[in-house]
Amino acid sequence: MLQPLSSVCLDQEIINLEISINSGQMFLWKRIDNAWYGIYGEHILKFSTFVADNPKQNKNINKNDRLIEFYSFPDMKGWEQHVFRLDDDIKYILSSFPNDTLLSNAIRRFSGLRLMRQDPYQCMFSFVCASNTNILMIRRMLNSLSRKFGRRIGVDGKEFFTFPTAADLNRATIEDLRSCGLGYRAKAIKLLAESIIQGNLDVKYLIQASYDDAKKELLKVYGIGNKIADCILLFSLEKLEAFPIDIWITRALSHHYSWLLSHNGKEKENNKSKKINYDQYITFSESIRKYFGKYSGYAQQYLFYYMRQSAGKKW
DNA sequence: GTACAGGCAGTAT
DNA sequence: ATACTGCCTGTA
Repeated sequence: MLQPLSSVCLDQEIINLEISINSGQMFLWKRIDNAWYGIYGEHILKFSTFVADNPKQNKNINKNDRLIEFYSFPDMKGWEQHVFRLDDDIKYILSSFPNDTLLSNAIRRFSGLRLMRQDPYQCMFSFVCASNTNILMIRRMLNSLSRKFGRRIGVDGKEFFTFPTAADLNRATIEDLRSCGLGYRAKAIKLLAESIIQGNLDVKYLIQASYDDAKKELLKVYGIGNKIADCILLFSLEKLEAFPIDIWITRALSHHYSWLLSHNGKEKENNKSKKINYDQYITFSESIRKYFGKYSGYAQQYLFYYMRQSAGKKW
């Protein structure tokens, strides 16, 4: 039996690290034995737990009085603060949401779920791969890309590969990229790498820019549309108001929030997957962000995971 | 074999 | 402006 690593109390806040990793926002994390390993750009991140000698005196403790330890290779001191967003005031964020049955259920069910910060460039490449496919396929593509174009690092006697840089991917040919299972996305990856190398996507600017301004820049890139731009903005560019709308969120919206969407009253109550077009995306996005507020992205992450798991999805 | 899942870009209406 | 279709890889 594996020990649960799940809940950890950091700075008085309960964070469920495993739920956060498993909620569909992270692609390159895996559990080996009693530790979790993740790829963050050119770093390997790791955390694991062990029994505490003197539990009361250490704040990094989970429910079973186990200490949690964070590592990184090469060293990236304090990465857990950054990656698990310990600077977010989660109580305040949750209290900022409207009274909402579905969201309340999701938050209760997945208590401790957090957004996680991703490396911006890795995040861009990851979500360009995410276009029109599922999470297992995305993982497969990203693992292939890392294995083929990343740098090998040995940790704890295991082999890991860093995520390739824009320069690495820009050097690759479309055919090399295709061999990673990217299909027609290979062209988009190549053009994204080129954009980054040419300085058209400056992360510093995108982070300090407004949601609208940053999104405008992302949408100029071939292969980045509304949904993928919103994922990148939310997961790596500090735009917590971004609310990515994929097929799962569309279902949640049409079932539970039709009153927010159908100002013209002609939306169908169709159970089946119905893709939305550009204008619908903009309309949905604006009204839902008005409803959930400046931390809509947190609401999205809870709803997304809740919808997926209600449907019995295992990724 | 056939149907289907998934977001974006390009073309047709 | 709005609707439709092709793109890939994989599973059921």
